[in-house]
Amino acid sequence: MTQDLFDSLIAAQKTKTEKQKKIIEIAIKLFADKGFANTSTAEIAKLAKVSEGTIFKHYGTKDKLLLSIILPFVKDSLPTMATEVFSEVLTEDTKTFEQFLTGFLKNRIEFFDRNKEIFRVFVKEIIYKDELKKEIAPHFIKNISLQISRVVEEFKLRGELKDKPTDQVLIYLMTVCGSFFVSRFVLFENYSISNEEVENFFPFVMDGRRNPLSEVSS
Amino acid sequence: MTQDLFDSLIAAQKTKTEKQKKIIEIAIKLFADKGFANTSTAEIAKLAKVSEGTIFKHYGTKDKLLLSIILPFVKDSLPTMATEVFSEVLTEDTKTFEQFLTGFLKNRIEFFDRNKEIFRVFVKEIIYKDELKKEIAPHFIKNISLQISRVVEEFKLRGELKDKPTDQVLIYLMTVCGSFFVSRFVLFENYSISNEEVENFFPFVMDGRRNPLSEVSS
DNA sequence: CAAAAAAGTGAGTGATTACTCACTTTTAAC
DNA sequence: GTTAAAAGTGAGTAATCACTCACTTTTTTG
Repeated sequence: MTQDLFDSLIAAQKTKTEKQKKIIEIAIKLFADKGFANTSTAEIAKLAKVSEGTIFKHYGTKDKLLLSIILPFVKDSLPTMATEVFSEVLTEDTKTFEQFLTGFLKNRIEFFDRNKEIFRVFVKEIIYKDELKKEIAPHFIKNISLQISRVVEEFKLRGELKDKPTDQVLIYLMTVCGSFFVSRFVLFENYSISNEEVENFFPFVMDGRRNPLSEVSS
Repeated sequence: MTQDLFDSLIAAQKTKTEKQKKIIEIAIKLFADKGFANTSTAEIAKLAKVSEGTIFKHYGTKDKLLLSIILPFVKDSLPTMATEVFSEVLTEDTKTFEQFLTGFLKNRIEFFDRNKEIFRVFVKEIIYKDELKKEIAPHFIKNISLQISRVVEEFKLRGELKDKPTDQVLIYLMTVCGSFFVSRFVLFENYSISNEEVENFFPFVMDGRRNPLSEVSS
């Protein structure tokens, strides 16, 4: 996909009529619930109280309707994530790497919970669409990887983290974080995340072993 | 779904004609690649060099064809997993919890790599089908959760693991392991897993912090 | 307010879908 | 070797699919 199409899809979002908003709202619900392939445009039209023609007038094809849901989400959420990592999560109070990760998790849980349905659409469709993967990868690297890399290196310098290659650490961290979100928001859709679970996740994951020395002294 | 249907689908697998084997083989490939909803029975028939009638003669509906792929995989693989956890992974040489988890990861990577395509079908479809989730959950709990729980408790006794509730530890472990498999085998389909990555995963994940005391003494 | 542009409609279209059934071919049992 | 059962066929079917287009309604603009 060209950058032009990407931008035009974003731009199209700016001035939406009530009917368009309703189409998107219903499409998100249905795609999140039943999946893109199992949802017909006729069903979207019916539930959005709109004629099928209106959907195609605005979005051209069913595929472009999907993209006009997913792309703005990606384009908006990734830079926001990058900003918040530094401004809200990594403050003066963040002493340890675990504290940083727990803060990051809390911050993102709040975000993904607000955008739960779009996130579900995103995860369910990115599995199938190679184009979508390729489209999103550079945005992801640019906004997220770079920022987190810096944090990892910062904590390595502070002696908080073992001196493994940053790239590998990044893959490990994304694996662990990604799975937290996907399992809780997509796989177990009605699972409610307790504050305790969030607080304990990284302390256990990053440091689950009982410290032998502190054990001896207690 | 009833236990009867479950068993009958398993039993049907026992005596398969060449055509049936070919149907399953092609169906797995197509479902893994394009997804269940995006694959037509006509396409399966064509590639398997079989008439569409043959598919429906044996499997009745497209849905039952999917189930006759997924259910035997689940029913075979889960008990195998449970057995192997104890016989192959948890040997006398397994001193630490990290060693156990790394052994488990290695063992399962080998397994999922052999069954890569079925695993992809499984992951891609379980997201959509609530029935499938409910069907599989008890098998999962019976075969996996119980076994891993015992290992966790064993290592807690040995003083290797912090004394968090076993249930919560299990959820954390499954999150981390599951994501490893899903990200490597489903999301990044052509990602090749290096031995180094596997060896370093749990040592980093479970103990990523630089030990402050050993640092001082070095 | 008139003209142009944009938004919205819904019946209609050809392609594709999962599935059926009357039929033929192959296999197995005695 | 006959027969019955099982396996396999492929043309046919109704339903559904994404999408179109000639048209009406609403909004915007000068």
